[in-house]
Amino acid sequence: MTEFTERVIAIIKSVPAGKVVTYGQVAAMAGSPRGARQVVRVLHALSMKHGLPWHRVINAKGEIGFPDSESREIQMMSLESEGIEVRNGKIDLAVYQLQAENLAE
DNA sequence: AGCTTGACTGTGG
DNA sequence: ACCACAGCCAAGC
Repeated sequence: MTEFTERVIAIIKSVPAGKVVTYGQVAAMAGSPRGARQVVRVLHALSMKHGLPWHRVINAKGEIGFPDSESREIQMMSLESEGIEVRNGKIDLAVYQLQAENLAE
């Protein structure tokens, strides 16, 4: 378990309902501005084990970046239930993206 | 130790 | 807005 991974877990857990973060954003806060892919790995590998709110983590385009139709529907539904407006699978980052200053460092 | 892969990102056409 | 290309980093073989 790398320090990066632990940081990612802590950050994801600190994301409040009604807000989302991008992979790159989490990576940057975890100490690796270019480590978005590692965030991805941590997410799908440890989300269940740690009970992380993976549905609040999306890509820089404001979309659910994955092809699995079933899971993405679940994610979209979870987001909407938290008050996040999802239109055509896309989220308004300008409104719903969590600001770094509000997260643990 | 080397190569491949991926729920990514930014830049450019 | 969409597609192609190139960087990046850790895990899996």
